[in-house]
Amino acid sequence: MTALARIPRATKRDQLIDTALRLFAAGGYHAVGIDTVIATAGIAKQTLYTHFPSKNALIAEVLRERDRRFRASLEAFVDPHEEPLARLEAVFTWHRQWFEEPGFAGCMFNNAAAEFHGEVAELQMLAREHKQALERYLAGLLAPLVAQGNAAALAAEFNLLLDGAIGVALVSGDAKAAERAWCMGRRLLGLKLAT
Amino acid sequence: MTALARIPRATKRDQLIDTALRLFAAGGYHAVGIDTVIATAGIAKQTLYTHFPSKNALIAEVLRERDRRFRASLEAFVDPHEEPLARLEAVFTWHRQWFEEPGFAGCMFNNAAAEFHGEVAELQMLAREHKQALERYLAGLLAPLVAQGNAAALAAEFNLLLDGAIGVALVSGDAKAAERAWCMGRRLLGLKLAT
DNA sequence: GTGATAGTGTACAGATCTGTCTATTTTTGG
DNA sequence: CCAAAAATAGACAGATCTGTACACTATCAC
Repeated sequence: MTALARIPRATKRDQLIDTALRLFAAGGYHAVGIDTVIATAGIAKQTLYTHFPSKNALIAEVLRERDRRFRASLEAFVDPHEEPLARLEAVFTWHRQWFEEPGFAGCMFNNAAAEFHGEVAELQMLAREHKQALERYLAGLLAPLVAQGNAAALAAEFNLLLDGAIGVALVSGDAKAAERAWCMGRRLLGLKLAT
Repeated sequence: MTALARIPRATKRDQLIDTALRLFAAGGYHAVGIDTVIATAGIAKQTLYTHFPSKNALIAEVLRERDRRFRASLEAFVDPHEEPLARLEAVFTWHRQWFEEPGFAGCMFNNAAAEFHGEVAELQMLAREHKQALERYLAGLLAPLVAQGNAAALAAEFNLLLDGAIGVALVSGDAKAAERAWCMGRRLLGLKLAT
């Protein structure tokens, strides 16, 4: 049976990204060193450097992977809902559950922006793209709820609400920030609907 | 004339805090080393370590100083306004101007929470206290605008709006996030007033 | 002036960091 | 089975980091 051998079983590269993602998410980018990553992953240092030219390149791949997982997880959580309003609410519920995870340490993109501001342009760009993608997704959820042409502006506002909730949840450790943000969003939405 | 000599002229301790504040704000806490701080301040390393037991202690003092300056600057900006609504709006205008400053690199407390999450409890606490103080200040500004008992809840929401604006401004480089947040806040306020 | 205090410069210890090099072993494709 | 590719362990270079030690000097109060 070559079947077991055939399945790449997760390449070393993917293992490294997965391990680094967890470590960077929990400990920050500067504070977690390459040695910690390879020791945790159980992979030789040279292997890391054959797959990634530098630590920053690894961080960039980690952020790309985080973006994929974030989208997949959020969309999988939203999709079962059919009602447009329920779908939008699910975004906030998803955030609430995220905030309640034991190792929650904020948004990896916000944190990267904080640590590498003006220093590593690529990471800054990845963070920006992540937020833009989220805003587009929000616009799609908002479209069936508001008048034509209002979705884009409201998506930017909802994006701001989510970023605010993340900040409050991180600094004050208050997972209810997600609910507060949804409460605000619903009222803003109601106002928009009434108009 | 001993007058010149009498004025401590800014103690070495204060010079160090001032220099470290600017450097940490722009470059982050891990990325900026002690050597950079003393070289920029033009002060011997031993002097730093006679005033502060460790780098983290220096960071803590920097955050305390940042909190003082933040409050003083914000209150000085708000105070000339008399109308309650204008006073509240001034908070957002102040943030907009902050976002537009050349070296804007986010909120030092949010950034500290991101870099030292779960690692240095004192810094986490300072960040939390800073946000709590801001929320109390917002509650004071909101009190004359809303029904008794609503100010506290709305202050938490406005605090979330400001955090959201900071996040958006940092990641997306969009200083207009402050205006967007105010636009949202005003609508939430209007809704509250109407009720 | 004089003694106490504060600051300076520099070297250094010890740790840690990124990234490289090399020799060896494991895995894999054909 | 065998050659090519991938991964390994570990030493190492060179930089940087925090924090300490020490001898020297300026400043200040009296």
